[in-house]
Order: sequence, then C-alpha cells, then structure tokens
Amino acid sequence: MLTQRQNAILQAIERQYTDTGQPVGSKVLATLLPVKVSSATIRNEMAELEEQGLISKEHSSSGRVPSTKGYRYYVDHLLDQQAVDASDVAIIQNSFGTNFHKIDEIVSQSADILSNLTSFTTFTLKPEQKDIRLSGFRLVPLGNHQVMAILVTDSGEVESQTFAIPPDMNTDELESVIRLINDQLAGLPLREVLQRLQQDIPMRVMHYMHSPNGVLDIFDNILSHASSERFFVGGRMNLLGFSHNNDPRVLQALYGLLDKNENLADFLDPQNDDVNVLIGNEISNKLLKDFSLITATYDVDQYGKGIIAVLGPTRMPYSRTIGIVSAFRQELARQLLEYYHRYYDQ
Amino acid sequence: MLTQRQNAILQAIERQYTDTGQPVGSKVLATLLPVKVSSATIRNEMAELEEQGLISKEHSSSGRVPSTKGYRYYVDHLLDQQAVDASDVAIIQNSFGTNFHKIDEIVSQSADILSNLTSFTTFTLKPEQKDIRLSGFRLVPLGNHQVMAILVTDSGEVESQTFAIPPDMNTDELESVIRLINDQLAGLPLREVLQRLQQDIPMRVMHYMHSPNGVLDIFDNILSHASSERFFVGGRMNLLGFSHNNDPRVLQALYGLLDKNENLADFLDPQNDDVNVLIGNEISNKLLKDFSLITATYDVDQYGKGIIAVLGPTRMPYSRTIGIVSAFRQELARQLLEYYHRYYDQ
DNA sequence: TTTAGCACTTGAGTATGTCGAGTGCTAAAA
DNA sequence: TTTTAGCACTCGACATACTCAAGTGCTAAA
Repeated sequence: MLTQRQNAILQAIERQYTDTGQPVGSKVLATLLPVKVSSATIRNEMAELEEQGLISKEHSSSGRVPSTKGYRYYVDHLLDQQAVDASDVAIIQNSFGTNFHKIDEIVSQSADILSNLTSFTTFTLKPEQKDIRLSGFRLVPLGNHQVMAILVTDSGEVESQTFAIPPDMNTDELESVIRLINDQLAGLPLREVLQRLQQDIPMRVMHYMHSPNGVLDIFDNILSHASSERFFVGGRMNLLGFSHNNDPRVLQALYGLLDKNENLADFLDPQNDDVNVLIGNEISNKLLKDFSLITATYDVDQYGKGIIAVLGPTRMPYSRTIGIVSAFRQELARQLLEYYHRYYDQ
Repeated sequence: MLTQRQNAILQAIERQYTDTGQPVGSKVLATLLPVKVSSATIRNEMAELEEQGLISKEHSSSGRVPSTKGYRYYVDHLLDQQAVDASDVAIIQNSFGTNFHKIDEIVSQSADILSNLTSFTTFTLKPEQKDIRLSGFRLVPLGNHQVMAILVTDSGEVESQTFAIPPDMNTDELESVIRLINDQLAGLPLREVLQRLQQDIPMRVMHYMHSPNGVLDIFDNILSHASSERFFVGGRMNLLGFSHNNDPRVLQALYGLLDKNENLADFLDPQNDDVNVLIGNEISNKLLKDFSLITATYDVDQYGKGIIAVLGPTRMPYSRTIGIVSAFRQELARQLLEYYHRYYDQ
C-alpha cells in the first residue's frame, strides 16, 4: 500500500503527463504538489514508486511516465469517481434529437455524440434481448420484376432487401414459399432459423420451385444481417489523431479491426455492469496494446442491455472520459426507454 | 515538339521514378536508354526538358522528377494506349460473382474489385438515367406499431425505411395520406417530388392528420437518400499507404472529403466519354493536388451512364492503371446490360 | 553534335561538443 | 528518522563541422 504522499505524487504524474505528453521530472512535481517538499524528497519517493512498477523512465535520466500498472492503480484508487463535468452532462442531454423513428438511429447517433465529446473512437451496440425470435418474413412486390423481402423479429427489429425475380419464377411460387417458411420458422429463435434455412427447409421448398437456392440465399442474407448488424462505430478517423504510430500498415490493420464486427464483440464484452476500464496490454488484442478501452453496459429494463465503449490512447483523461461514459449510459438508457414507452406501451 | 531522344528520356524518367520513387540522375538514365549516349549528353537534353517545364529538380544538384506538365505530356503522347495486361483483364472478368439481385451490389462490388486491382482508392457511381420519375410510395405495416415506407422509381431503384407510428395516429390516416401522395406525385421527376413534398403537399395532408410533419419528414428522408446514394467508395484505407503526407489533420480532411458525396461528384464528372486523366493541380480541389484521378464513364445503353474513378498518387503507373480502368468500364457495362436483360426484357 | 573532364552544389550521414533537465547518492540539517 | 542541499553523472536535443556520393552546368576537345 502506498503512503498518502506517494498517492499524491502518482496522481500528479498522471495528470501532468496526460496534459503535456512529456515525462514528468522531480522539480516540476515539487511545484505541483499541495504539500511543499523538495525535489530531492520527491526523487526518493519516485524511486520507490518505480520499484513497485507504477512508473517508469524512458531513459536513465528522463522524467517518469505512468506504467500500465500505474494507470491501473490510478484508475482503481485515485479517481474522484463522482466528478462528472456538469457541462458535459448538459451536452449529452441536449444532444439527442427528438424525432427518432428507429432504434438504430438513436444508437448510431450515440456513437457520434460520444466521439465528438471525447474526440476518441467509440462503439455502440444495440440492446440485445437474449432470445430474439423470428416474427415473420414479408414479401412486397414492387413492380418491375422486383420484390422486397422483409424480416421482422419479435423485438421489433426490421431488416429488408430487394431482389429481382429470376425470369423462371412466378410470384405464386414465391408466395407459397414464403407461406411455407413462415409456417415453419415463425416464433423460433434466430439462431435456429438460420440452421433450418440451411438444412431441412431447402428440401421442402423443392416442392414449389426447381432451383430454390437463389431465393433461400436472400433470406439467409437478410437473416445474417439482422443478427450481425448490432454495431456502430463513431469517430473512426479520430484514431488518426491519437494513434502516435503513423505506420500505414498498422493503421490499416487497426481499421481492418473496426470493420470486422465479430472480433470487436470480444473486447467489448464488459466484465460487470459498471463502467469498465481496460488499459494497454490488458486488452486481449495485441494491436491495441497502446490503447485504453472504456466500456459500459446500459440497461433498458425488459428490452435488454446494450454496450457503449470508448477507445483512446493509454494516456487519456480517465476521469473525464469515465465521467462522460457513465453519464452517457444513463441518458441513452433513458432515451431508449422513452422510445419504447412511446411506441409500444400505449 | 520534342525530339525522339527527348521523348525517350522523358519516358525513362517517368518509368524509373514511378518504380523507385527516387529522382533520376543522368548516369542511371544513360544505362536505361536504348540508344547509347553519355551522361553528359543526357544532361544537356534534360536542361532542355527542364526549360520546357516538363521535369524539375528537388534541389540544385538532385536528379530530375516529372512535373505535372511532364506527366501530362507523358500521358498524352508517350503512353502505349493499347497495352492492357492480359492477366488484369482475366481477373476483372472473373471477379464478378453471378448471383446479383441488385444493381447496387454490382456497382459497389466494382469499387472493391477496382481498388484491389490497383491498390488505390476508387469510386463508382450507378448508371444515371437523366429523368428518373417517382413510380410510387408503398406502406407495409409490420406489426409492433411499425411501418415500412418504400419508394420505387421508374428506373427500378428502391429505397426504404422503417418508422414507428406515433401513438396519436391510426393506420387509416396513413393510408389516406399515402394515397394522396401517390395520386399527386407519381410519375413526376424526383426533383419535383422533393419540391412538392415541401411546398403544397403539407397543406393537403392537413386534411387527414393534425401534425403531418413527422410523417412527411420520413418521405423527405427516403427521397433524399434515393437521389444521393449513388456513390460507392472502394479501398478507402489504401489512401493511408500512398498519401505520403502523414499529418493526421490532412488525412482527416481527405477522409472527410470521401464522405461528402456532393463534393466528389464535381471532380468525377468526366469531360468526355473516354478515359480521362487529371493530374495534380489539374484537379479542382486543393486537397488533392498531390494526387491523380483517372475517371471513365461506362455506358449501359438506354439504362444510362455511370462513372468509375481511381484516385492515386501523382506518381502512379499510368499505363497499367489506365488499362485497368479501360477494361473495367467495358466489363462493368457488360455485366449491367446482362443484368438488365436478364430481369427486365424477357 | 557528342563527349570527357572538372569545379561546384546539395542532402545524407557521422562525429563532436554544449546545454539543460533529470537522476542517484551522500552527508548534513531538522 | 526524515528531509534537504549539493554534487557528479547520464542522456536527449540541438548545433556545428566535416565527409561522401550523387548529381549538375559548363567548357574545350573530339
């Protein structure tokens, strides 16, 4: 355990370093601390902190910089948890428009608001109900040989796609197929629907059309969209600003990561229902070893839980960012609840 | 006009410089030229070329680099126009899948193929018929208080959006509004539809519902999507590789440009129906002064003309890139014609 | 008209020195 | 026992000076 003074020193180093980006030396530190001690004393204390692995030097006579362990200690013990900037809260509350017609809009706009506020890169996931079921497929003929296929889930998610009807197929056949599919699959969990679509459904559809693959592909496609498109990324390009590493290959790899939703889901999954902070190599992906990730769930009661996350440099203003995330999760939950109530529970 | 030998020298400089990225000196050039002359002679010739503004030095004793004017001359006079790499052509022809159900798919996939092939950033625009008219809006109730609004144009374009029905509105009202809108607007050019939706239609709708704005917003929204979403960008991140300038602010500005479709349309508009090359500051936007842009139209007969474009560094393998673009425009036109024939002219 | 030769220019790289910020350690002061 | 002043030391940043190689322009001879 650290002494009071060591805490103060570590905290001052963290603050100063995130402000300036420069390693912090004993002399500057002496002017910063509330208790007046000489630089020599501070040097002794810093030697102790370094021994514990909380701070480190870039070279033998440079100032000190917080290590991953130091940031961790800072976040765990030295943060004023409750200090959320009032103006940030105001911005958050005013930033949501009022005319939402879709959950996607709210959640995707959230990613943008959050990235504007933090100037980092952000992620938002829609609230997920554990057990979404297929409510049904619809087919809407549009004329011009085109048809729109629409998938609706019992949670109100909608996914659609248009396709052209192959010449060797008539609408009656299609209608029959849709009826068959709905009969067989409505009410089932999406996962199971996907399985069935690939396994026994093709056999049955054979009765109605000779080459069902094209059409079934469409449903397959819509379905996988519906189950994968839960992700929104905000402030993609902010990454350029804080990714110190300007090697184009690294940047391309990073952006590749952002576009592969599956991989991201792993990092973001929060350990608990509070605001989580992952620092540097605590993140499982090696590409992100110089970043910190702040994640939080937001809880929309019976409508499920979603995730918001901020990806920034290890050297980030943790206090402010955590404050923003914390305020944001609440406001987002409030917005969504309001939305659901407005439209569903009348 | 240049002499035969000066042409050869300019060509050699261009080739060598795009290969190595280094300024080319007289000695190296002497080994490269087919006709054997001494480096001194080449120096004399280069002095002449420099006087004409075709090449330039980075400093008083460096090798020469083609200037914008030099590239222009090279592209206009020294290119083997017909040299399209056979293997590139094969790749292009095999790269299109067969199961397209939407024009958007073909055109957006085109941007990706083209960027893979060139490793630059690419743009594709859908074929545009001059005078697209509104065929009609559809409303599909989805249950769960949700409705999907679908716009169909006479060119077969489809745009859709779901929205939740406000509590104070019943479906009958909606149906009436849709009937009104369709009666009034079907058959009109999209531009005019947009105008009417903002001007006299709101008045008429007032008869059926007290607060029409929310609903009309939706149609407005769908409509502007339909008329703006003609753009696809491929290989966005390739920009990182060849944008020598690693200043994050410049990069952010560039990517900002890619996301604002309107601005892009101006650059891309080709002067004529052939393959066009714009070099460096020939491009109107100053951000792109170190880039070259190769654009071409593709012609799908009565279904309109589209545009494909490649954005790369000024120092680019013009011959190969132009060849690829040229082959690609033909193949893309072929694919789209085939698509249209398959589905429309039965 | 071409070429060889030469003086000149320049950027890149390397060695050298100075300066300032920072450190660890020690011995004296508190 | 804790704190502090002092001092020798280290290292990066910066500047200067020098060399080297690549390249140039120009001139005079081939």
